[in-house]
Amino acid sequence: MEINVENIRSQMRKGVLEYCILSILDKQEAYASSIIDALKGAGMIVVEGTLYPLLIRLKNQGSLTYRWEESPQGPPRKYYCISEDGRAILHEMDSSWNDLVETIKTLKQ
Amino acid sequence: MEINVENIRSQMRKGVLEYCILSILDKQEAYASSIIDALKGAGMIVVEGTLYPLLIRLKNQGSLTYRWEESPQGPPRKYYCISEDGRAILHEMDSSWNDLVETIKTLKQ
DNA sequence: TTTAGTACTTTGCGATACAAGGTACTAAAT
DNA sequence: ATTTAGTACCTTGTATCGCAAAGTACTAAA
Repeated sequence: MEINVENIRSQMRKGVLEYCILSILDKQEAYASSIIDALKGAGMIVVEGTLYPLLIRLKNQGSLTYRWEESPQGPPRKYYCISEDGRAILHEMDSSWNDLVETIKTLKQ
Repeated sequence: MEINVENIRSQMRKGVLEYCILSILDKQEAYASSIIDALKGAGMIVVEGTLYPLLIRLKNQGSLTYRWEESPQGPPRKYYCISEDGRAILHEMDSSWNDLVETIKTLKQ
């Protein structure tokens, strides 16, 4: 069995991607492509097939709302915006993430 | 939809648990119950039904070896030990984890 | 009319964590 | 001798997640 770095990273992303999306939308509303750009800018490659279902999931959970807006070029864009429920979940995720970072720091000592 | 903290943490654990196990076994060999104790001591609750299949997976990948040892009390224990391949994967995981922590740090700025 | 670019969506798959239940060995209590 | 409690290992089924691949639809330029 060979080392598969991409799979390692992909698995680590699980459960953290939602956290990333909510963190991005906590600062300003955005549509899918701009979210992907923001993630890429922070060093995380995410594809559409991952992001769209995730946004729909978060919307169905009530963590996000959205509105359509005409694009200056191309089809209309779906701008997502974090809700109050979403902010509450984001705070829980902040705790969970910080705890996880501490846990691993402890294990590496 | 209510906030489910345990699910958030469970999802974040995905892909990180292997990393935790290899990190523990990088320091010294251990058997399942002692690994669970080490994780608990660092603040991470993991159940047997999660750990055993994971150990078998890592062994089949060649990341771990094991040996049986008599217990002073109760049935024999299966002591796991990290292999050279396991150490190589662990180093990849170190990089992946550090990158992920940096990515999220960037996103939260 | 065609082509390129942008944006949103869906389907099927592989991988993971977990709940729940089961097997087996040892030692102490009845 | 049998039962009970404790320890340790294992398996099955389920829900969830990230991703590859393919598709739909709108706009503008060639």
